[in-house]
Amino acid sequence: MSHPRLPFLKRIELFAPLPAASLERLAEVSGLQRFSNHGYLFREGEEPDFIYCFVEGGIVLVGGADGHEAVIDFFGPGESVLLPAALLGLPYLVSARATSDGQALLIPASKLREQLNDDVALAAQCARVLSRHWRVLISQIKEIKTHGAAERLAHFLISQSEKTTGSATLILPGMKKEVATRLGIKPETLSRTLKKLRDYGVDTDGDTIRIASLERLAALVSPSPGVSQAGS
Amino acid sequence: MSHPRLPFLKRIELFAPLPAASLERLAEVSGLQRFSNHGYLFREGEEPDFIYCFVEGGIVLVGGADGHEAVIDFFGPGESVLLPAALLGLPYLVSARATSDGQALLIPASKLREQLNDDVALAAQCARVLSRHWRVLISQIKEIKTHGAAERLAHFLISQSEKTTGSATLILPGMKKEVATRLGIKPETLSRTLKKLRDYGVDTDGDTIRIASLERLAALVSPSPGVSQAGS
DNA sequence: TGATCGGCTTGATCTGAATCAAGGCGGTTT
DNA sequence: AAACCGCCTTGATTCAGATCAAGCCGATCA
Repeated sequence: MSHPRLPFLKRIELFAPLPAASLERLAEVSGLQRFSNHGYLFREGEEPDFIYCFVEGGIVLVGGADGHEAVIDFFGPGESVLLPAALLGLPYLVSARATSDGQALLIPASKLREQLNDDVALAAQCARVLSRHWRVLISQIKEIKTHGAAERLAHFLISQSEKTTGSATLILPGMKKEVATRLGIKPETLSRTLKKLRDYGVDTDGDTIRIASLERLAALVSPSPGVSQAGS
Repeated sequence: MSHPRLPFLKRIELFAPLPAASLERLAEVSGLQRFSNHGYLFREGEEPDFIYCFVEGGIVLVGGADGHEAVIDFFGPGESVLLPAALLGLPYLVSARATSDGQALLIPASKLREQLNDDVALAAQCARVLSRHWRVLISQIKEIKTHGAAERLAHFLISQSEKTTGSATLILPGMKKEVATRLGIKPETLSRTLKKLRDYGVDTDGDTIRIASLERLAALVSPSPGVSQAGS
C-alpha cells in the first residue's frame, strides 16, 4: 500500500506526470503544512529550506522592500514555488504572503537537489515546468513594457477566468492592493481603471468581477486583429 | 579522438559542467552557424527547431510587434537562448536580432528533447540554468515595478561592467534604441537620463560609457541604506 | 451601540516619461 | 561633393499614472 501523502503530490502540476517510483520517494520526504491568511510563509533573503506546493488556498509572491513592494504573481492549488532557489541553493528573491487559509506540501530543498541528480524523470519534469514559468514571466515583461494600465488589467482579468468566450465571473486572487501591484499600478489607479472598464462590460462588486463578454475585453487588448505587415 | 565541435560546446555555460559522454552526444547533433549584424536569427511565432548557443558575437531578444517592441535582454558568448521553447515544443515568444557579426552553435530541439529523457546530467543542468534565468527575469520585473528610469539605467550600467568597485569603461551591448527598450523607456528619455547621470560621474562617448565610480552610481540605486521605517 | 481601523473609492493636483517636432552628425550612395 | 539616410540629441508640449487628501463602508472590538 502507498504513502498517505501520495494523493496530495499527484495534484501538483510539477509532480503529476512522474512515475510511481519517483513519487514514492518524494512522498517520503514531504510534509504537510497549514498556513493562515495574511501570514508570511517565507521571506526574501532567507536560505532555501523547502519548496512549497499548494494543496489548498493560495499565496502572493512579492519582492522588494515594504512600502513599495513588487507583486510578482499569485499562486494557488496545484502550483508550486521556489524551485529555482531550491535547486541553486541561493537565497530567496521573493517573499510569500498567504491570500487565504490553506495548506501546502513542503519538500526539503536538499532532498530535491539529491534526487535531481539520480532521477531523470524528475529532472526533466523540473526543466519543463521551469520552462513554462519562463514563458509566463516573459509574457509579463512584454506586457509591462508595451501595454498601458487598462490593457494590462483587461488581459489579467481574462487570464483569471477559466473560460475564453462569452461571459464570466471571477474572484480576485488577492486584495485589490495586491492586484494593483501585480499590474504595476497603484490601488487608486486600479480603482479608476476598473471604472473605465465598465464601458466594456466589466462589473465590480467587492472582489467579485463579472465580465459580460470576454471577446469584447480581448478586443481592448489587441485593438486591430487583422492588420499586420509582412517583413519583406 | 573527440569531436571537432566539442571545444565550442565546452564554452557554453549550459553545457560546460556536463560529463564527456553527454557532450559527445550533443556535439554529434550540433552545427555551427554564422550570422551577421542586424539579421534575424528567428522570429516570434515560429516553431522551435533549434536552441542557439553563442560562440562569438551577440543578439538581442525582442518580443512584440514591430514599432513598439519589448527588448527582453542581450545575449553574448557562452550564453544560450530558446531552451524553454525547445523543451516544450511551443512557438517562440520572442525574436532574436544580431547586434554584431558572430557564430552560434545550433542544437536541434527534437534531439535535445530526446536526450533530456535519457540523460540525468543534461536534464539536471537544464533545470539549473533555467532556474538562473528565472531569477534574472524576476529581478527585472521587480526593477521595472519599483524603480524609475534613472535608477534602472544606473543599475543596468553597473550590471554591464565586470568590475564592481572603482571606475569602469564599457560598451553598450546594442544600439541606444535597443538599450532604451530593454530599460522600458524611449530613446529620447535614455538620452536625457544619460545626461542626468553625468552629475554622478557617467560619461558618454557614442556607445562607450565611462563610469568614474561604481560605488557612487550604486548609491543612486538604493538611495539611503540606513534609513527605513518600521511598519508600526 | 458606538468607536475605531483598514481597505477601497473619489477628487484635485503634480510629475516623469511619452510624444511631437526640429536639427546635428557620421556613413553610404550617386 | 552633393544629396541622402538612419541614429542620436535637444526642446516644447502632452498625458497617463502617481501623489496628496478627504470621505466611505464594512469588520472588529469595547
